[in-house]
This record gives sequence, C-alpha cells and structure tokens, in this order.
Amino acid sequence: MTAKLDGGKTRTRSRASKNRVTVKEVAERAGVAMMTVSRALRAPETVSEGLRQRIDAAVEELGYVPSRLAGALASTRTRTVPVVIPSLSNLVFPDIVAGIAEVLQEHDLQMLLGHTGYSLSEEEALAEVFMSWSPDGAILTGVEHSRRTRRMLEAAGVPVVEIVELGEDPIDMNVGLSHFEAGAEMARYLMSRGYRRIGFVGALIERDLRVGRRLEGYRAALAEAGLEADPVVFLDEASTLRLGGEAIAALLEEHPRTEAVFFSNDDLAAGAVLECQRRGIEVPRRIAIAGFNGLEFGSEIVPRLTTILTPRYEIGRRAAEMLVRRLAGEAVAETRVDLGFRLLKRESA
Amino acid sequence: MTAKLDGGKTRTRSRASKNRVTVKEVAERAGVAMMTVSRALRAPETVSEGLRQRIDAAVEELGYVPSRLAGALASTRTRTVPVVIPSLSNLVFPDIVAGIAEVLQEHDLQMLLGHTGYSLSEEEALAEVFMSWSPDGAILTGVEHSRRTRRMLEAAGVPVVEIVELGEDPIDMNVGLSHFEAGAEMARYLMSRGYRRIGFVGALIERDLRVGRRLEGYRAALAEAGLEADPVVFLDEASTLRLGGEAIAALLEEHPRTEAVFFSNDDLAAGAVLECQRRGIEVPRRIAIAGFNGLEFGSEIVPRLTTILTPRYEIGRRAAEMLVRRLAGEAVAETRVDLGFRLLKRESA
DNA sequence: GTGAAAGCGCTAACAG
DNA sequence: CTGTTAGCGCTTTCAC
Repeated sequence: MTAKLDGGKTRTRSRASKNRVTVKEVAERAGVAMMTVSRALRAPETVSEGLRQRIDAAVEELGYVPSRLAGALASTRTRTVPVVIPSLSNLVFPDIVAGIAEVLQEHDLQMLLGHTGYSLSEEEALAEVFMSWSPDGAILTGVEHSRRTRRMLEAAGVPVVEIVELGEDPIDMNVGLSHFEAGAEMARYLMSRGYRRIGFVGALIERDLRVGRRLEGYRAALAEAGLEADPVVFLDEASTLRLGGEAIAALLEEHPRTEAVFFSNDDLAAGAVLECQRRGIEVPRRIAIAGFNGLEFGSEIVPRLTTILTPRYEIGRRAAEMLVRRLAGEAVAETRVDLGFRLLKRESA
Repeated sequence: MTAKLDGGKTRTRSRASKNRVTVKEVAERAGVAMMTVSRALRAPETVSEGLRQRIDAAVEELGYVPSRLAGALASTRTRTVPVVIPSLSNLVFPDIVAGIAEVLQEHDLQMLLGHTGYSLSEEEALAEVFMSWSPDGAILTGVEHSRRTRRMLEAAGVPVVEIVELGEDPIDMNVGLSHFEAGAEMARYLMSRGYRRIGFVGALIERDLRVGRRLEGYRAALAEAGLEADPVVFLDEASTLRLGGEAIAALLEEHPRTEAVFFSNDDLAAGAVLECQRRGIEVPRRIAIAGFNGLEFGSEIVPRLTTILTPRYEIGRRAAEMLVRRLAGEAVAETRVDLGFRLLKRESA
C-alpha cells in the first residue's frame, strides 16, 4: 500500500530522497493531477468540493507536508523576510523584533533574523547570505549601509524597510524617528530646567550610528543657546548598568562641576542613577541624569529616569505592515513614516 | 554584452525570472560546464587553478549570487535551523538566542526564529511551518511538546536540541538545567537563612512550564523540612518590574507575616525590591526577596538581588555546537548536558 | 579534473 | 474547474 509509486520501478538513482511524501503521491492517491492538489492546498475555493475532499483525505492519510523549498523555487516567491539588527542584547531590539515577528507570522511570512554587532561589513556579509535566499523583502536597521549592501538590496527589487532611524534617501521605505531631533529635545529640556554645565556619555558611539545622531542634535540645540556639551565621554563597550555606574563615578570625579548628563541609553543612565543611590549622591540635585529609549526599569528606580520614549514595538509592527502591504501589491502612500518620540519628564533630571 | 544567453532566443515563457544571473550564464562566460562552476564555488580545491580563475572572474563580472533555494532543493540540505522560543520579551531568551546565532552564523547556518507565546499549540503550528522548509536541524525550548510536534520532529530525522530545561526523555539532544533542583536549592538557602514563613510568586505559571518545575522543587525542599510554601501566588501576566512591585505590595498586605518570597523571575523580584525601597520597607529585614535567572539589574539595585544564575548564553552556544557537530557527521557523546546553575547569595535574602 | 544528463518537488502558463 | 507541459536554479550521479 505504501510507496505505490516506486512499487514496480526500481529507483534507478537512490538519491536520498528521504522518502518524503510528494504532491505526486497525493495526486495519484486522490486520482487527480498534481496541479489540482497544489491548487486545493493553496486556494481550496478554486477546486470543486468533491475533489477537494478526496485530496484532503489523501493528504491526511499520507501525512503530506508540502516542501516550501520546491514551492518557492517554482513560484519565485519564498515568503521569507530577513531582518537585520545590530544586536539582540541591546534591549531596544527585542521589542522591535517582537513587533515585526508578530505581523510577519500573521501573514505566513518567515523571518530570518541576523545581527551585525554594529558592523557595516558584517551587515554586508549578512545581506549577501540573505539575498541568496531570494527573500520577498527585507528589513534593516538604520539608514547607513555599505555601498554594496545598498546595491544588493536595490538589485533584488523587493520591498525594503529601513527602521529605527529616519534618513534622507532611503533605499525604499523608512520607519523610525529623528534621533537628531530627539537629542535636541533633550538638550532643550535640560536647559529649560536650568542646567548649564551639561555633559553627554555615549556607548559604542562610533558603531551605533543613532547614538552619534543624538549627540549631534544635542550639541546643535545647546549651541543655539550658546552652550556646549561638556564633557562628552565615549565608552567603548556596549551599554550596561554597570558601565553607566562607572561612567558617572568617573565623570563626577573628573568634571565635578557638571550639572546634568544625557546618557545615550537607558541602561547607562539607570546604572548611573543606581550608582549615585549607592554612593548617596543626590539625583538630580547634585547631578541630573537623563537617558534614552524609555525602557521599563527607568520608571521603577528612584528617582525615576527622565528619558525619551521611542516607539520600538510600533516601529517593528509598522515596518512589517508596510512590507506586507507592498507584497500584497498595494501601493504604500507614505513610504517614510516618522513615529516620533516622547520626552518623559520624570525626577532624575 | 548583457544577457548573452537570451540574446537570440525569444524567451517563450516570460516567467518573471527576474533576470537573475544563473550558474549557466557564469558557465558560458567562463567557457566551462555548469557543474564546474558549482564545484569551483563550493570546493575550489577540486578545480584546476586556471578554470577557477576564469570562473571567479565571470562570477565577479556578472555579479553572480548563487540561489540557495535551488541549491537546497537539489542537495536536500538547506543549512537552515529553526529556533523556537516562547517569547522575546522575556530577557532570558535574547541571551540564549545570541549564543545560538553566534555559533550558527559561524557555520553558515541560517537561523529561523519563531516564538510561541508559551503556547504548545502555537509551537505545533510553528513546527509545521518550519518543517516545511526541510531544515537540517532544530532547536526548541523546553521538553514538553504536543504529541504531533514531537512526531514531526522525529519524522524529520534531523538533529534536534531541546534547551533550557532537562527532561527525562528528550527527542534527541538536550541542554539545560534542572529547574526543579534550582527551586529546591533556593528553598534550602532561604531556610538556611532562618526564614520559615516562605512564599512564592510566579508569573505565567500555567504556560511557562519551567516556572512550574521550579515551584515543585521549591515545595519539595520545603516539605522535607516540614515547611510549606505559603502564600503561593500566581500572576496571569508576563513578568515585569511593575508587576513584581504590585505583587509584593499585595502580598505584604494580605500575608503580613511572610518572611521571604521566591519570585519566579528576576524582573518580578527586582520590581519587588524597588517597590519596597519606594515604600521604605526594609529588605531583607522586613521581607526577604529572591529571584531567578541572574539578570544584570539584580546586581545593581540596593539591596542586591539574591537569585539563581542560569547559563543562558552558554546554553545557546552549547546547543548550537552540538547541532553543528551532528551535522558534520560527528557523534555527540553527551546528548544530555546539564549546565547547572549558581546560587548568587546577595543582600536581598 | 571535467562534463552531460537527470532530477530535487513544486507551480506558472496555457489549454481544454 | 482540471490537466499538461515546461521549467525554477542547482547538484547528484556517473562517465570520460
């Protein structure tokens, strides 16, 4: 009863076909053509009731699982969407990825996740691997890419969304916010609170391009008021609470007159607040501290962290939705979506 | 000069072949057979110097990117590994995924990431999708799966690693730790500190099966000493700091005589510590608090969080390494790896 | 070391 | 609504 097909014929080439059940077998069992099986599975309403039932039964009995690989090759649509992010340990990205994954999963699209460690050449390598899977679209972080990465994406001719940061000349679609504006907003806020000796501490600033943009905005806004960011400290590690604690300690020692510090990330800032708490340094009286991203712990520590909330989950969802719409052939009117940010004025600054 | 191939012939069927450059074109350009191109790319040393150079040149000029899809279909090896986790927002998983991703990327394996929201039926659906991609292996969280999920995985005949939790009867390979033992250890520790009225607060306990195991171990150890976990509180949301704060507040109100609480996760526990700090409740004097996982923030708050450190990144790496080894045809001696845990005795309990 | 033939399992295109 | 035919782009197999 099994292997009806090969029953008589000797499989001339025993190409380890892993005795996978194929459409052909389902078709024979149901007494229809392969094509009909294929249709019945993908668009049941286009096949007559009777055949459909026979096919469904055959599928069930044989335990048939279609090979997406073969389907993709034949249809030139893989239902695959690579998502490239810098890092998973930066708490910003799990939120974004969750948003993307949710939408993609709803639409039967497979996410391929890769991370670059904030390196554009790593990104290029990843892009190459991903493109070799002939994806139906792609989602990348940031608007800066190597020349070749950009070329590959354009050449692929599929919808692409660049996320997190808004750029001048996106490859295709773009969802995010202006990190420059966010930095400026924080500077204005700190000034409005009366601080004048204002510093900045950034982690991985040479690699995380968004951090650089925030600093630029910050500096620009200060400059408008005739002020200067000072000190500006660059840390060479990924941001952690511990690192933030160390940074604030060093800063208070070396630049004791500093009144406020804008940290590039909430972990750094929260770490600084906690360090101050441990040392009995009053925040914001002795030193005001602000962060960026609006992660949960910022609202639980004392004093609560003044920070800028970024719509991370929403960025992910929106990006995926735009992609999906384009895949469905709909035109997407707004290809550049500014999701903005929100200054959370709390007690730490 | 372009499209040499199609130059003369009229493409009878304009199957949107997206003018992809194929091996065939590279072969013609280099004046060799397709097969030689294929070889030159995958195993350069098996092709003579001269041809290899001509082929490399042709690849370069044409900007050829091999189609993994086609390659996979022909070779029946996709170099694809699905990774199934319950959630990305639980901070435990980014670490694990990072460990997996790193190893997989080193070995040119593509990770397919999916999350189940702690639902076994979601897991089953995911497994079906993943299997339809004919993966070379798979990594799943936990040792409990639906009957059908398990069958699909076994039927696929590829290496499978179940992670995080150790089980009695793994599908194939298993890397993790005993959550039962971890829970027991924490109970013993709390008792050794003199606490007698000991509670437990768990989030998502009905869905996150590991939480249940920890509670069982906890109860068992307490029972051995003639004690009982009380109160035992189940929270129906995913764990967050805020939720932990609310939980401790409610608990102190309703069960004021409780001396110590073991929270199922660090976020809950840290949230509880922070809430106590806000309310001026002394930890551990008034109430001792312990967590689970050893996330970073536990060591930065005051008092520092007593917790159990789980080797998350290592679990990810190890799982991926075992998979890779099996894919390389090597036998893996230890198919069940207990990576243990470490009790971090700190000030909160 | 190199090549020709024969698919991998499926679906687009067209015809009935 | 259903079937036939011809591939998708690559690699396996086997011969040279």
